[in-house]
Amino acid sequence: MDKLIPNITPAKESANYHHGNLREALLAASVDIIRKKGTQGLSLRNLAEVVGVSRTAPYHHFKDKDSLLAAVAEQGFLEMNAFFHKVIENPEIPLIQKLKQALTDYVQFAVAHPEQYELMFGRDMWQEENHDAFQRTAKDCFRQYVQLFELFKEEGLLEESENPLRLAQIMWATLHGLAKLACDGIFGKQDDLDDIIQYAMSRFERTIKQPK
Amino acid sequence: MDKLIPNITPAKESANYHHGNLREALLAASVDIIRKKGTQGLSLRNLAEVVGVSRTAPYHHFKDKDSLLAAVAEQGFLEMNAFFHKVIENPEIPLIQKLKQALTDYVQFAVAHPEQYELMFGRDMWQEENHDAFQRTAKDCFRQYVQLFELFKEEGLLEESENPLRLAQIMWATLHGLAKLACDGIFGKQDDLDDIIQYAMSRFERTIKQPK
DNA sequence: AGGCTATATTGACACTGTCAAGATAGAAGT
DNA sequence: ACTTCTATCTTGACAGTGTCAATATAGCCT
Repeated sequence: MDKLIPNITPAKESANYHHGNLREALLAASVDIIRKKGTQGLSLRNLAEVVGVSRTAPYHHFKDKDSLLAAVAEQGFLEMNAFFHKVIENPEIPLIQKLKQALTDYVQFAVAHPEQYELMFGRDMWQEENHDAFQRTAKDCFRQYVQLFELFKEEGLLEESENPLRLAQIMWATLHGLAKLACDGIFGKQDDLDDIIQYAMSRFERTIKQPK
Repeated sequence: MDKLIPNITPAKESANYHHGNLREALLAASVDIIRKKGTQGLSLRNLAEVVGVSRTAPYHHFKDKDSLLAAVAEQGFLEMNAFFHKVIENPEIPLIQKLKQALTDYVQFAVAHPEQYELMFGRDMWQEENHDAFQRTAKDCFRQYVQLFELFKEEGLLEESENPLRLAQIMWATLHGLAKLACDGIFGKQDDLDDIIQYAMSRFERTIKQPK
């Protein structure tokens, strides 16, 4: 079901002093734990125990806990990148449909993995200079998203005055706000959420010319 | 400058076995620390030391750390409530101006106190059943905000099909998204932020009838 | 004065992240 | 093949955390 959780067992069966692919095992287990018990619920010691390795072993693969969290967050953006790519490249469906699909997928991911989503957009990840690889793949993801709006522009579906980057940013902010409010449990009912997304989408459609 | 930080010193000078107003002192100091060093940077033990009291004294006023955090979050909503109220009650300015002011104040608060803002909308506060008082004042705040949009409806500035609650929710999500992205440092430049807010506001204005 | 109760204290425990020093094993160089 | 090197993993240790239990204090009610 989940390619994100590969073989946690060591590559070589017997000799397990050197684990073989500890880094990946740690990462996979971390994603798993965080999705289940939250960032707060992940402790390096417990993680080490789960993977079957000593307390300080992880430090040979991640500078500190923060670096591990950054790696987990990066995994999230890789997954996002994947489904954005899939939607954009699909030649079957019209542009407006692509956008709808992307937005839906986005919120769905956030609601499905609220803790990981929080990590991906948390201040800790973005203010430190350290998490370089993370920020790069995150920005890749955003670039793909912006591309959707540029396609609208290219196809002449936007008013002249409309700036595709700004439009993308606003839409993203709305999306992000909805996602956060939803998965933090601030919107009481799930029904409401769907309705609100519908509403947001129809508001967007008012700003584009009819494709026909 | 800040009514949120009243007299931290005990009410009675000499006898400091019973502090006198420890609860308020703890709360004020907590707000202070969190705004400076973040939620992560607040430890009950350090807090106790700062206030000049033993490690476990806070437990007589707050069930656990989470309850203390909820109280800090509640303080934030009280502050928000105050400036929403001030804007709404002001008879001098037209409705559209009120909304603009409210939105600006909102984002300004978030950017000025990102850590506290995060707390106010964090999952921990909203999913537990415990933080009852907090959720009440938070909802009061939201009700005031929604009221603004109902005023638009009453004054006939909205299209018939427009639902003021839904509109308020969407606008709030956008606002929340912007605020979070901004204070988590995901929007690179501050200039961009102002520009984006401007853009969002003009998009809203397109959806209301001309007042004149 | 006596006792009740809210408030504050010290002691203790299990848990955390992380550093330093040592052990191991597989690869590289001779 | 034997040495050496280096990446990897280990145990030991430390300071810091939230929180419980048992105890002390002091002000209020009777």
